[in-house]
Amino acid sequence: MRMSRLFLRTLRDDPSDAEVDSHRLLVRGGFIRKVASGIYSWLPLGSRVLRRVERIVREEMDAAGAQELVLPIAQPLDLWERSGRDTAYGPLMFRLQDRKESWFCLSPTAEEVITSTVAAEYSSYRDLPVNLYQVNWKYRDELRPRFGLLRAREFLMKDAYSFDLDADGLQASYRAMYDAYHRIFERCGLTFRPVEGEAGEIGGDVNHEFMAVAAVGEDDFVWCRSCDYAANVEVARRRVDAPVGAASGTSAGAPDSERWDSSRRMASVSDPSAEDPAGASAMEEVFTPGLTSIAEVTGFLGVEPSATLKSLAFEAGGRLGLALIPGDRELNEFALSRALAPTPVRLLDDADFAARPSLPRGFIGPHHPDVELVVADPSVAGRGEWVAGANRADHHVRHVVPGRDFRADRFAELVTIVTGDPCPSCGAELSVDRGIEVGQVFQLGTKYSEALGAHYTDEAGEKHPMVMGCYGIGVSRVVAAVVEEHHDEHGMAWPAAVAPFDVHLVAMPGEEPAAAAEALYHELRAEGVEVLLDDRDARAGVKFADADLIGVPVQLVVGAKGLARGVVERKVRATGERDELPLGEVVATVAAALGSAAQG
RNA sequence: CGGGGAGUGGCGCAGUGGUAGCGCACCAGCUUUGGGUGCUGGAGGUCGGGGGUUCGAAUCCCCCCUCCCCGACCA
Repeated sequence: MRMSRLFLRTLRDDPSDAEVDSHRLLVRGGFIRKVASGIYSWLPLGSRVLRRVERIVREEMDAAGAQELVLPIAQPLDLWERSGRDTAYGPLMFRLQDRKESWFCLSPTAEEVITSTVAAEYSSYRDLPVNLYQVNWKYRDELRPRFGLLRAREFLMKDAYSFDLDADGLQASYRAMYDAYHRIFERCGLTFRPVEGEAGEIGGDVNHEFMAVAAVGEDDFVWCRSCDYAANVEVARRRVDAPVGAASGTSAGAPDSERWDSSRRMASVSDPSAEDPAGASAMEEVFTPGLTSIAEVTGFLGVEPSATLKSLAFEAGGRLGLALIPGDRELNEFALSRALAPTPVRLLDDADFAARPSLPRGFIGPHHPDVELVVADPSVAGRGEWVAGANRADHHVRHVVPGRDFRADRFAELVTIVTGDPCPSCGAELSVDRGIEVGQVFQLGTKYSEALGAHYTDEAGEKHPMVMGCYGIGVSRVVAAVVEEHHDEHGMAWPAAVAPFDVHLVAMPGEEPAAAAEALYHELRAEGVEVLLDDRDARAGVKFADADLIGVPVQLVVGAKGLARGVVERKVRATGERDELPLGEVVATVAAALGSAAQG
């Protein structure tokens, strides 16, 4: 491609609405342009990257035995009513009416359509298993589109659906996809990690999310430094018999005396002033005027945050409940929801507190008379006594002893895992990192096959629902994730496999360089190399800056100085390494390097 | 949905009642010729939309729309 003809305008200034590097650079480099909030046009350079990612996805999906098809984007809403996801998605779905006023939606995913499609065609055990996929645009009317391509309302997604006879078959299908995903993300040049995930609206049981490690990611995930445990923070756990306060002792800088010894789980060692629970002091009310935060209370009373009890009020099934966690920890709301499932849980908000004067916000304690359900993190039982709210405005109580002064109706892991917590499987230290969710694999089961009638008849003539799995990859999101990982202050630095071109051939000003570059352009293309030729009538500085911004992995600079010595300069964009190639060897050397890179 | 902010030429921005400006980009020319060169000239804007106040509105008032940020939410 000749840059003089390429539909491209690079920007010298950063777009004002771009917050993250991928968004900023993709716009500056002329890869994408915003059309509406969360909706982008893919200009030629961006389109080329997208196609290369798609190609990798298709190759690996095909290799894993999946078959490509194309499903509609506009889907009848009644299909979604049959699965119940019409209401589950709610306003997240774009909806539209045709001229006959029938309702449609723009597909956010395609379980309903694929399941009804398979149900219509297949009915025998002889037909299964089958795995079908598509690469198609998806729509989600996000509350808040953000970060350019990372949270868009229109995005390109590969979605695959497997149909098996039974759970064993599903395991095999799932495993094949799990392995294919590793190859796909590796080929795209991403540093990633599969983690146990939350099911979300899709439903189902076992699932993994593939996280591209990135500071701008919207998901926190936990991983163990010594074993292979890894999970989205929403579902992450810590070792249940963990010594209370271990995490705060290391991460919050508490003195050693604050640490708990797992062999002595009772409170006596935690606080020199604490007494043995057996003979613990009675609860003692303390005047704490206006001190509603943990930090204020601990500062005022001279205790560690880990010695305070956080009581969070919630409503579940019409009942008032309290979630109890140590004061130095944050509540994992997903964990609370899981603990009370299927009853929906809602933390009380400002309006609720205003309506319930008996609940003095900031001063709530675990022994509140109105509370009908107390759910406590296991660590709450591990400490002999606590500082807690007194259920009276401007008052706290100390020497609150679990079992004596309050009790939990239920124990469940409720705290959000932080770096330093013990791994649930091996006990070693966990770390928390941020990631971009670029893919997810689910074991769905029979939810959709039952709702939409995807059954098969077995050898004995009995009917069974097909056992399904579904597997997504955010193709457009992968593009952004790759830029997040592969860029520097000058611009993008694409991994060869997904770069818009293989080689950026830069002709320096002058007639001789132009002619030499022209010749190389033809020779390289004859070797199958995809070349971007900068044949523009522009200054050298402009060309160099654009080449670094666009980020094609190899730059070949043809200039008068080099030509006088019979050489062309080569620069590797990612590393900045430069060397010189004799003019006569350029084509063979570059083609060979690309060939070996493609194999590796 | 709650809170905050912004809409002025393709991009980035200035302009607080008196005839719309700057930088970049774009066009023409000169200059320059290995890291966004310097100069000259030029084209390009119903100042988000509607209503109002005023002799006069980008500017003040009202309504609406769009976009961005924080939060809630999240294949």
